[in-house]
Amino acid sequence: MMPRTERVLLARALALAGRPLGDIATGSEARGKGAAGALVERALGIAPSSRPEPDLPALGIEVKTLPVVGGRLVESTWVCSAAPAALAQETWVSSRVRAKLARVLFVPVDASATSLAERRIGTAFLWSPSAADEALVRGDWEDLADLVARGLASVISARRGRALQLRPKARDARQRRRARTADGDEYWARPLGFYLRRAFVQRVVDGVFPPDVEDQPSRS
Amino acid sequence: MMPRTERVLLARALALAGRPLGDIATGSEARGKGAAGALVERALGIAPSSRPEPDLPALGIEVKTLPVVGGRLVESTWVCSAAPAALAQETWVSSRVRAKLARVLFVPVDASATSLAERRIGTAFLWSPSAADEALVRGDWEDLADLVARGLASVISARRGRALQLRPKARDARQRRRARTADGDEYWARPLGFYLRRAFVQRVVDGVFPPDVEDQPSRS
DNA sequence: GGGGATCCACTGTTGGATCCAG
DNA sequence: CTGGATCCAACAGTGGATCCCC
Repeated sequence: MMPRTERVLLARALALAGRPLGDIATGSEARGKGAAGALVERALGIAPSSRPEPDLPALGIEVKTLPVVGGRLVESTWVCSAAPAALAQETWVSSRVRAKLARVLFVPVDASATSLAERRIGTAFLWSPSAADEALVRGDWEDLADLVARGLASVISARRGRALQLRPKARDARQRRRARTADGDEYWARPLGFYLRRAFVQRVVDGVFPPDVEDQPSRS
Repeated sequence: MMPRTERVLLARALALAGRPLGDIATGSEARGKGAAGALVERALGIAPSSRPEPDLPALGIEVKTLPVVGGRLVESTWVCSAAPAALAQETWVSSRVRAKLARVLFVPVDASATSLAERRIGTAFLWSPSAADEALVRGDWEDLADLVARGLASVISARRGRALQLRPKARDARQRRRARTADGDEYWARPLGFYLRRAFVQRVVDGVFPPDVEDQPSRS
């Protein structure tokens, strides 16, 4: 069931194009904010996992749904959690962010319908960061990971980072987790996660599906 | 609700003496092998937790129920899990085993009734290991922890250890967890846990409630 | 008797993301 | 617009121990 090659994965994803999410829903799994992603992954034959690896470990491919309306991305894109203990042991090369972004299957989903079941799956595409993309993300990651590992996450806001940002990722604003600084001091940290900025992913989408001039609202 | 002093904790536990477990059960929590322990902890005002700390972190006290029949302990006593990654970073002084055994509230429960609800709570007592007890447990722990940390857990059996032993602790015999040796090699380990041998805890009980001579079956 | 196998509840964390106030 | 807040499901791990066959 799990796709063994990139080609099979892409073929399956393209076969979903045009279908509403209601077509691939089977039971009660279709609730909550992550429902679209969960449905698409299951339709692709990817088993649910709670591991910090790409969805297809053997292929090194991560699957991400992208909510779009008329070609415009409407949200930033979740990457992975930013647990201080894990970050303290990572370098960019060994990082989960790099591993997850090395190869991504983006699956656009038309978010113009309010009902989840009516949202139509778009044309999926595979992506790997260009050298410039990677340098950009790497720069952000090294800055952010360093601050988190040093226990300075509380001074970070989502304004930091050009392509990659850190934002809260928790049940609510009161959540705290134990963490310790490089010096071994314990403190209570807010759970944070890495996200790709909307503008960054929008450029990726535009590179694959060049926007028509008429689609671009002009100022004149 | 959570007892703030040892005195309050012990008073609450002694107030339970003589009562059947059915008295302190409220709902559906009373199933499975750990039900007696869960019921007693809740009756003492201890919140359920999934953390590798003593039940009362502020007091450093661990609560353990002891199944007894006529003064004789019928089971070995669970201490804590023996995850290789955690053990590799522990010394005896920093170990979870030492932290949990430093001060224990033992709550005997008469296991002669087959029905959980009919089992009567006995007379609780606080215990800390004597110097000799601690030396014994420490010796076992250092031997076992060293083997586990080195990835040699598969050569250990429950025969090893005079007071403290390692036994499987999992849903079933097929369970495996990822672990890595000190050299960084990954392998699949069986989940193991630390237990106190029945004979060791029996001596502790006998020190508090000296057995009558008639209670001791003799060979003659 | 005891070593090995197993049972149940709960929590913490991660993964999947979108919601919404200012 | 977007930074901060939040929603849901799944799973691994821990804690609570007892069961059972050799």
